[in-house]
Amino acid sequence: MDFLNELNPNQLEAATHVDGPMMVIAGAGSGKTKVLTYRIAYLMEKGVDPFNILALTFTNKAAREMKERIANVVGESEARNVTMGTFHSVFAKILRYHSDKIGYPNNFTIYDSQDSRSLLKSIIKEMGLDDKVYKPGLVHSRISSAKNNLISPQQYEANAEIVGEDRMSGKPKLFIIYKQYEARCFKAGAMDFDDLLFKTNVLLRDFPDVLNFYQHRFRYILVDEYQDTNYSQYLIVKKLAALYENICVVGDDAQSIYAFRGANIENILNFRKDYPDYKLYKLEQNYRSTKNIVDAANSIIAHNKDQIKKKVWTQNEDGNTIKVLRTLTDNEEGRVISNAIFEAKKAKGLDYKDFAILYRTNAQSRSFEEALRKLNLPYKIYGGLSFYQRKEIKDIISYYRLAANPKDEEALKRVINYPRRGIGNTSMEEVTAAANRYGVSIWEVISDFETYPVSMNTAAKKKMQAFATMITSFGIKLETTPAFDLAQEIAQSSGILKELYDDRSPEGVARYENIQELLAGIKEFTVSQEEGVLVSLSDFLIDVALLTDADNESEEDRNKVTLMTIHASKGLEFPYVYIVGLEENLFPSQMSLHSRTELEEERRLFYVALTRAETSCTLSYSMSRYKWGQATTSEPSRFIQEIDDKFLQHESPYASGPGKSLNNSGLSKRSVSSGEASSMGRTGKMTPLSTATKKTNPSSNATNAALKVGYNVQHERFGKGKVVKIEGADPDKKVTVFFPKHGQKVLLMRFAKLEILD
DNA sequence: GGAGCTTCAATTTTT
DNA sequence: TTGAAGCTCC
Repeated sequence: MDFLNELNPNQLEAATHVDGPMMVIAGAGSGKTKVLTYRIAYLMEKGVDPFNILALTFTNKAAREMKERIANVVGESEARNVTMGTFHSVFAKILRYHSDKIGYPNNFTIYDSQDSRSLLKSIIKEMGLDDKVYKPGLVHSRISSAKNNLISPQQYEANAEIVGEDRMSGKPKLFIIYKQYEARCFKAGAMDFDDLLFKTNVLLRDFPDVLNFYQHRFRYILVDEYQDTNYSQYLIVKKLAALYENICVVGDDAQSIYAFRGANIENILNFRKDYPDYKLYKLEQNYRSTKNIVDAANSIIAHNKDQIKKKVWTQNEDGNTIKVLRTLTDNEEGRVISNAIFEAKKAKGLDYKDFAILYRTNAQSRSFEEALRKLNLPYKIYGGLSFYQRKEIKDIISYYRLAANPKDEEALKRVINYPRRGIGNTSMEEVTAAANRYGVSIWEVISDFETYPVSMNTAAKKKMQAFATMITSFGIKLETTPAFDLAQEIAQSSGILKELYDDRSPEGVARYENIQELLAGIKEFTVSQEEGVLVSLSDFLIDVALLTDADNESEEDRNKVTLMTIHASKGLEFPYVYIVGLEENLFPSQMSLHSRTELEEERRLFYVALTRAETSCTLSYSMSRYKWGQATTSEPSRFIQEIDDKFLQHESPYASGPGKSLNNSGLSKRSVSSGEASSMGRTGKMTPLSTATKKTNPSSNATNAALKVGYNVQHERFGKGKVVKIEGADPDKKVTVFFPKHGQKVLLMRFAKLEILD
């Protein structure tokens, strides 16, 4: 077992623990995945049947990578028998197998968030409620958190506290929506993401023989990223492990970033209560990052109250200090960071893939994309609209879903009139109402107007029947035709392929190509499965619902600059990391400022971001940023000043001369010193007012210092005006100007592009 | 029933 | 700024 030589003593101890409960608290970059994979390999070398091992990961990607690594140690054929995947994908498959027990068809559909929201929208509309009050997104997250805490619609309704909260927030009918939603999903033979866990709990609770079977089957259980599990997941694991208690959980409380989605750090803390004789292993040596980065990260996380104390350390070299860049606008931020990447790549001979730009929200990617494109730096954006969420892909997959499960209401609504078949809203409202009246799915109505009469003109009925006939014909072929052949046939005879082919616009061509790519993907999927077995389209559907973009990485994407949200970056590492948009109300997010726990989650998120970096980390913030099309001013994130200053080096790329750096005192007062205006004043290098102010640069306002009451000024938008008043200290210095055409305005000196006319 | 126009709202993170 | 939803006109 040579592979064990690669482990340090702590890692070795953890990896060779065989029986009994164990927990590994693993600091960032401490070789957690290595321990997990080697422990699995070790178990197998010790004679444990891979069929008896269940390893649950947070993403498909993590599962796939771990599987590869295990295969490298014990060989492909052994490795493939380990059950490894995300909670959602592993239990979706188990649920399919036992679906009849809980009243679902075995071809049940998995609704993604879009489907859930669309269904909720219909329900809210049908109930005659105001969707401004009952926002589908918010309603969904409320229902989702109920499900993650295993609260059924009945329990929800009976829970005075919960119903009280809804009443207080002006949504007293929420429990009815939940009930309806549940009923509609059931009628459609559909489960949403949360159901996959909820129903697994139901299955294991109500069918002791099933529970017993899986308890024996999964004699060894490993859970990665345990800090991100929710109550529902926790209970599944607990039940499955109850017999043998060979349970191994790995996590890091400092990297818990999914509490907003129901993840429960308590699961880590409660582990010792559930398994009093558990063994605890701590991995604290970081192998990933320089000393500076590790220590800076430590200094950040120290600000959190809720944490398990540990001391992450490293033997790596000190490395460079962390650069903090201040820019004037978000576009400049994009340019400066892209330039920095360009230069570093050239100077150090690095690959594109060595760089990552991490941000809080997907919307921030824009300015970086533009700048990278201008420099011809290839990049890849993760997240955002994934391939599988694109309209044309969802459309065609809706046909596949209908072939497998025609009761799938969301798929039906999506494509019954796409391509156009003359089935409009009026007819759809008619059949939806009828379906609700008869208590069946829309499909049952349109495929059997005899049993479910609807008052509708015959033409409309005919069109619907024709659609139903087509779907039925697809369904018949489902289990007899190979996935790829049927997929192609459906693409053709549904008319989608033609529809897209006829659209010769660039977007249309791209959509057509996306469909081709999907078909190629299905082909590939068919090939990757075992030989001699017919791979049906429904097999593909099981996988596709739970796939994300990250699972779809193509070869040519390998060597590109990475752009992603910090959430998406968890578990990854890059030599050069740029964490951007470090501004109050953005990171930490505005939504998180109301409570300590939420703010601490943001801080953990920042911790995760920092610890992605191996050799170099750069932070940046901008003084103004476009938010819904409007420039807004912003101030630097509190997180910057929370880092011990000895690890930082401040820079403002646009300023010239020695006085450029943003000094610490300025920062710790949490205000931006208006850099250039004062420094220029001090050095006496004041440029002529008129030329300085004509620059497009909004705060190259060397003029500000010279501005006095009574001066005539020119404003870009308001035209000529006279200064009435000047107030406040430099960063927030305000100037009141009377404009004959627009009246009196109070302007922030930093951003008002005032030109002095006197 | 459908296309095209105007208006209006919304921006956190994702299996 | 973008996208969806509603409205008008054909």
